[in-house]
Amino acid sequence: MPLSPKVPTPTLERLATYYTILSDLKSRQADTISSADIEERTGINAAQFRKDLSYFGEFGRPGVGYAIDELHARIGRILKLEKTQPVILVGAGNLGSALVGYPALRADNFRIVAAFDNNYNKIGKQLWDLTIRDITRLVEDNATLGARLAIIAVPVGAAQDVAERLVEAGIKNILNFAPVVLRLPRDVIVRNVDFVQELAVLSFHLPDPTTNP
Amino acid sequence: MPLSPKVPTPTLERLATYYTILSDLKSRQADTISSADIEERTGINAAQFRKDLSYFGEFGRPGVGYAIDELHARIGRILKLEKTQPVILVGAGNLGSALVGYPALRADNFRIVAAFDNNYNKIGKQLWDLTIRDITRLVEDNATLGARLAIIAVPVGAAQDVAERLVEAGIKNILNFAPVVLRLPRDVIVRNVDFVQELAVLSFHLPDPTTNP
DNA sequence: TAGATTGTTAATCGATTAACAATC
DNA sequence: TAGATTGTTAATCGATTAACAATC
Repeated sequence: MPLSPKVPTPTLERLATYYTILSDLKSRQADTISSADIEERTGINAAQFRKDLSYFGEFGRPGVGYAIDELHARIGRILKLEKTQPVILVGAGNLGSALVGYPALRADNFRIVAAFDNNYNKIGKQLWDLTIRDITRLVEDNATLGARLAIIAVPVGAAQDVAERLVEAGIKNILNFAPVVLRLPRDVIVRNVDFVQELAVLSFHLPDPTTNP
Repeated sequence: MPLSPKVPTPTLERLATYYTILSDLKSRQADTISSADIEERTGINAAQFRKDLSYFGEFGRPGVGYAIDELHARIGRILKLEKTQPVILVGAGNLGSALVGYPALRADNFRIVAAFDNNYNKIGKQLWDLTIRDITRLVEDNATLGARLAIIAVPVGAAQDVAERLVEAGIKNILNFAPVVLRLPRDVIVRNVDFVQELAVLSFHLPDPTTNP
C-alpha cells in the first residue's frame, strides 16, 4: 500500500464535502457523476476535484465519470468513516448537549459514547442517553472506552486542562470549541471551531456604516 | 481613507484570533506586546502577524512593540466589533438554543435579537429571552430589526430555502451550520461551520487500525 | 469510430516567511 | 548610543487551475 505522501488539509476538507454530497446522491440519482457535475454542485473546480482524488489513486473512467456508490465508499474508507468511531465529549453544557443530539454525527458514523464534566451538580445526571461522568475519571474510563477522538466543549478557562487530560488518556485527535489556542505536543492534532471568529470575519465584510448624509 | 485593497481571508481569521487573545491580555498583562510574544502565544509566525496588520496601516513602534489596548481597539474597529451587531437566528433546535445561550457571542458584541422557526409547535414559545417567530415573517420582521448578519441552524433540507429568505430580507452575511453547499447570489458571503467535516478530517489522521498480529 | 472525460503535468496564483533597512 | 523590534520587500513555499495526452 503506497502510503499517500502528504495530503494537503484543504484536500481533506473537500473530501468530506464530496462525501456529504455523494451520500445525498447515492440512492436518488443516476449512478455516475463527472467532475464537471461536482463543480456544478459544490462550486469546487473540476480539476481541483480530480487532483484531490489523485492523491489516493484512480477513481473514474475517462469518457464516463465516477460510479457514485464506489466513489462514496472509497472516500469513506479514506476518511475512515466505514466503521463507527467512538467519540468522547467533554463539557455537558448547552453546546455539548446539542452535539450529543446532533443527528448528522451519527449519520456519518461518529458516536458520542461518553460525556464528562467537572461540575458535581451535573455528574451522574443524564444527557440524552448518556450518564455524565466525572472528568477526573477520564483517563481510567477511556482505558475501557477506547475512544481516539474527542470534543472539547468547555469554557475557555478549562480547555487547556481538559486537553492535557485527553492527551494523557491517549486521545490525540481533538475537536476544540473553546476559543483558545491549545498548547499541546506536536503529534496531537487539534481542529478549532470558533463561532465568534466566523462571525467576526462576516462582520468585517459588512458594508461600512456610512456617516449620515 | 485608503480602502484596503484586498485582504486575504486567512488574515481576517487570524485577526479574530489576535483580538481574542488581546481581550484576554488587556487588563491583566503588561501594556505592550511584541510580534514575537504573539508568536509565542498563538503559534502564528511573527512576520505573519506584522504582515497581517500591514494591510491596515501601522500599529507598533520599532524597538518597543504594540500597545495592547490600542491594538485591541484598532482590530476591533477593523472587524467592526466596536458596536453591538444584531444577529438573526433561524432554527430553534438544540444547536440554535446553545448559540443563543453562548456567552462568548455577547462578549464579542454579537447579539442574537430574534429566533425564527417553521415549526408551529415552537413558534410563540420562549427560547431563553426570545419569543420564537414564524419564519414566514422573516422579511417583514427584519425590516424592523435591521439585522445584517444571520445564523442558519436548521436541518439540511430547509437550509437553501432559509438562505434565500434571508437574502430577500437584505441579509448578505450568513453563518451556515447546515452541512450543505448553499447556492446564492455572488455578493452573499457565507461561512460554513460543519462539525462532521471537522471530525472527518480528524478521523483521517487516526492511526490505521493495524490488522491483527 | 467520435465524443466525452479522466489523470497528471506544467503554469499560475496567492499566501507564508526570512531578511533587513528604518526607527524608536 | 546600543539594542530591540517594527514595516516591508523579496524569496520561498504550497495550493489552485488550465491544458492535454491517454483512455473509455
